[in-house]
Amino acid sequence: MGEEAGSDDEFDRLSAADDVSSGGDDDDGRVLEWELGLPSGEELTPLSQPLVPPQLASAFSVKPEPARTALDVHRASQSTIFGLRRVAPSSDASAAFRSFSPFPPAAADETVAFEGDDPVVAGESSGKIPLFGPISPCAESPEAEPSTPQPDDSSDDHSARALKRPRLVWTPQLHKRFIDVVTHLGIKNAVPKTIMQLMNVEGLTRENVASHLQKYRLYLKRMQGIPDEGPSPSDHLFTSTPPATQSLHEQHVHTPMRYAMPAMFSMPVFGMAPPHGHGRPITMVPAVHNHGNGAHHAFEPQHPYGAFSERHKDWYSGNSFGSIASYPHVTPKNK
DNA sequence: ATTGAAATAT
DNA sequence: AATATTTCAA
Repeated sequence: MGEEAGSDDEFDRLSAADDVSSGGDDDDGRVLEWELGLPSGEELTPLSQPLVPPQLASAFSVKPEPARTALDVHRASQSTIFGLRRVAPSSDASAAFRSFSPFPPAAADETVAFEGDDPVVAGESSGKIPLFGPISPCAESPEAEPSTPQPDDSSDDHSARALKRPRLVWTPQLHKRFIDVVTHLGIKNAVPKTIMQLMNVEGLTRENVASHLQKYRLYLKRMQGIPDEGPSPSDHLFTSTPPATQSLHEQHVHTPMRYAMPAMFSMPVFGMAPPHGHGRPITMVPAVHNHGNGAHHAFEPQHPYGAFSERHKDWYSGNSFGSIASYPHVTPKNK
């Protein structure tokens, strides 16, 4: 139907100058009273600095955090702010649901990626607040990306509520989560809205889930139709993930409030491991997909030990629980 | 208001 | 061609 007016990403241009410290306080609507006892910008360690000193990190064989540019920080903070704004009152039932969610929103190394240059990767922020943060192609990337990728797109307003979401990329991690939830619910109760809620992925819409669910059902159907037929090569995502079995669960729809769940716990729901399940740590590396008119960043799983297939992106599921960080967006219609 | 499936779009 | 989004009838 509609045609894009031509402007592609009105999404991510941002003000060139922004510092957390003194100047950056435009129309953010800050409440000065709230800032009384707080440390000033100079007193805080810059977000763009890694929390873990490189040396310490290497001592433990931990991959040093990706360096973050001021741009990244800017986005992250914006995200946070947006998030905080729209999650204001919660007398809603979904709030209760959320705390009951078997899939805590913590932040680990799962990823939600969006097409375009705003793929989001989880930082190792210890808390549960998912934010952070576009990894910008810095560090070792051959191309040093200046802090303003998009040339112009001057048609920018912070007020733009009707921004269209970047195309969601179903990474193995995301899909894993999806499967986990669907499995947990049982095919019967697995409907988009519920799935979405249980997945507890910020920025994920019901539509996203519905779409994926549709595809997944198609896949299941096709599979039971010809069980022996090797799954189509295009089924990478699905094949690496055990199909949801008819696990019927009497959902305890009780007062969830009591469980202030710790970090993690095991959920005795799925016993199966992926076919060739290696539990190797997956590190996300920005890959650039080129498609004629534009370069797209996405995150692909990669072995720390080296890439193994260059032509075929082989997806496999991560098997660690953690959570997903994503790009929080203004959800246009919400009532 | 949601769901599920088909039509589009990228 | 594959996969995600949008539309639309139920």
